[in-house]
Amino acid sequence: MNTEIKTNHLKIQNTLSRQKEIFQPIHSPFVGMYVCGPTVYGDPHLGHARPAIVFDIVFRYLKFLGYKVRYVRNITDVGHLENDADEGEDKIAKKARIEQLEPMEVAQLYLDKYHFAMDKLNVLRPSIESRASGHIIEQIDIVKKILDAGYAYISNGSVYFDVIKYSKDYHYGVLSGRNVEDMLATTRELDGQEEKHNPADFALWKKAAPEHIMRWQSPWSLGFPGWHLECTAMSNKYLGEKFDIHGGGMDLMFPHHESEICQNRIANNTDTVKYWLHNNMITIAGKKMGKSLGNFITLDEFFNGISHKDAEGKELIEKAYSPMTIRFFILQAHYSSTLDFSNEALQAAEKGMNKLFVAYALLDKLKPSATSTEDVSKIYQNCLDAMDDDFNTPIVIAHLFEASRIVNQANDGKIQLNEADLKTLKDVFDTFLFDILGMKIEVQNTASSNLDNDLMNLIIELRKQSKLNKDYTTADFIRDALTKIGIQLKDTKEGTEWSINK
RNA sequence: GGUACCAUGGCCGAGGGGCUAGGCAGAGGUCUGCAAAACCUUUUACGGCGGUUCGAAUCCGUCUGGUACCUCCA
Repeated sequence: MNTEIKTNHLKIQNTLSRQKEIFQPIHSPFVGMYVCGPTVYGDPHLGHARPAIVFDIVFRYLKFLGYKVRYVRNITDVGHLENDADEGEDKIAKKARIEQLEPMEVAQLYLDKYHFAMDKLNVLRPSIESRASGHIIEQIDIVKKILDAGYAYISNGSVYFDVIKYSKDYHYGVLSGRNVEDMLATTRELDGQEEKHNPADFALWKKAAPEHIMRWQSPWSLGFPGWHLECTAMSNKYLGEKFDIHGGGMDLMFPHHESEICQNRIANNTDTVKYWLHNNMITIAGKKMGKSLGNFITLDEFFNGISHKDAEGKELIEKAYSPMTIRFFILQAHYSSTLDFSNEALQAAEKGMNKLFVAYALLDKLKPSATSTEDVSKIYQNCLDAMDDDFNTPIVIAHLFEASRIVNQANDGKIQLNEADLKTLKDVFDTFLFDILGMKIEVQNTASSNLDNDLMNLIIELRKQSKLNKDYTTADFIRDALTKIGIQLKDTKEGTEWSINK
């Protein structure tokens, strides 16, 4: 393979080593990346947007660098249980009974909603989007492998991973820093654990209770796969026994990813994942936004500006926020930091984003100077360096603001940019803002139809006549009236511009 | 209680031993009939207490506060 890779300086924070490591794919130029996707049993909310967007950036940047990336993201449509359900009821099954739908119908409904929201957020579809329900056979195969290796046991039709045995032979807790002794000392008494030899063990296969309607035949019982197995089965199937990146939310580190490491180690007899990446949570008033806390805001609520009220009867969101505002807001924080939601922060993001878009649009209108007073080439390199430093999108955005300031200064005649500079600046925006950060201009500043344009030109012409006659009362009346219906006028040297405010 | 991590100016957020982060908001100015936009200037900072160091927001200790996870929520 002689594909050219544009950098060898990409560093990524590996949760496994808790350090930034130079990214070196196992089989360059190919990169395998697996990311934990959504459980499709509820409306997609802001918490879903973060990992999707974060790993969309990783996907886009690796491709930009010249890697051939296979990005696999799962859809969990089986086997996960309600937190507060007394009898360990399958999440999908529970919802199905409530709504009188087939489980797969529920999964399909929310999967479609998820896709719709992600498309709006300009999140690229993964190379493979694998569904847990479509990989039951693969999951059963892994259970067999682990049983054969002696690291699992059958108990009353269910199969459990033997964590105690594993911890004697391997380092249990490499990812999360936990050790088995502490866990045994502090474990809580939970129902349904009598089948386990040890509370630290986790299920590989679970026999279905009578009311459990999602079930499959297996050598052990009519049941469903354990909760950490699907990711192991599907990542192994599509990316192999060793692959480069496994991503997901920080909340998945333990036990989900820790269990995956155990399963992989025994099933493949190797350390399957080279780099573990974890995105941090979106918080609201300092608390994780999640379904279990009931403090989540769905993406549709953001897009439409209609939110449910919180416990004090206060609206959670003040206005509609466009998908790109949400995306920009998320990218203004590094993926490894918590990001606190507030209306003020979102509105700040919206204004900043529009500023970049306006500067980009201005680029096409600038006339190149014969000479240049600026060194714009370093901006491109600065953006590249920021991305190479563990996908530091806030720094990239800071550099883009610098680029927009230069564009505006040139527009004001304060500095000179030659043709090459303009091309470089356009390239900076095209490459980083649009290709890598995945932003897109969503609001048309000009009219969609000729009629709108013609009417606006007529109104602007009338106002111009008023101004020439020094009839500012009429001129201001026209401008104010247009403002009221959401149209903003700007008097510039070249004439009056108009745009539609959201 | 255990494990992992966090604490930066009015708000959101980078950075991480000496070098302006950035955005939003505020103040002043340039331009304009007035606005808007843009540009220029500008105020507010690294939770408390110790320590290491010529020098700490950055390293170490400790205290306080907060978050996530602790195995059938992904």
